[in-house]
Amino acid sequence: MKNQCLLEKELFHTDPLTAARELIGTELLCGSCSGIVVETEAYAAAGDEAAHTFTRPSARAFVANNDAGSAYVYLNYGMYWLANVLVKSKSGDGFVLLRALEPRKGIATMRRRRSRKDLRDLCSGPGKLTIAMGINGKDHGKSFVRGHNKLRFRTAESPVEILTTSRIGITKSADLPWRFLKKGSLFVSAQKKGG
DNA sequence: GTTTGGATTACT
DNA sequence: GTAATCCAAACA
Repeated sequence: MKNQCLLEKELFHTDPLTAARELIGTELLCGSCSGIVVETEAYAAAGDEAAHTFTRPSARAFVANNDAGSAYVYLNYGMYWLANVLVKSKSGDGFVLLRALEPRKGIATMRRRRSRKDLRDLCSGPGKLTIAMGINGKDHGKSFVRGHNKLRFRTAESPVEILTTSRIGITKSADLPWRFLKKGSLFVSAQKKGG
């Protein structure tokens, strides 16, 4: 079983696919709130037409100028903050998009922020979970692994069964099986659940 | 300066 | 089905 040291020092120094898969089942801690990661997607910095790095010089600069484990947070559709973790390795750099969480701690706070009471509707989407956890543009560039940031990951308590599907909500490179889900989770995003 | 296209969500 | 709402990038 992995320990916290392994998680922090090695997880984000792998390729995006490995990191996205390994994050399933970990606990994302954000201030007083937390949730189990049940859905992620991998985006590759090279050769992935769906990744920001493919079209945005600013995203390529972010990869060059930040350490593995940094948060890449951006505003999508002018309304929703989406949170990624930067990964860097010899076998490729990229991002892991955090798409859904199973709420654990700070549920009352999440309900207030989301104006929703159903546990399944607090963090079941990339835009929803940032609202519930209080993540926004001010967190862009912060580290998930360094210092005393509000953002941390805790190693999974027990092994998790994982499903793999194609990524959703994109049009380019949409056929790649780069989306990962915790098998049987009721807390994944509402779009096609896969598996 | 203007146009375009989104890694989404909530509501009808 | 579709409105909401803003930014980076591309174009003029």
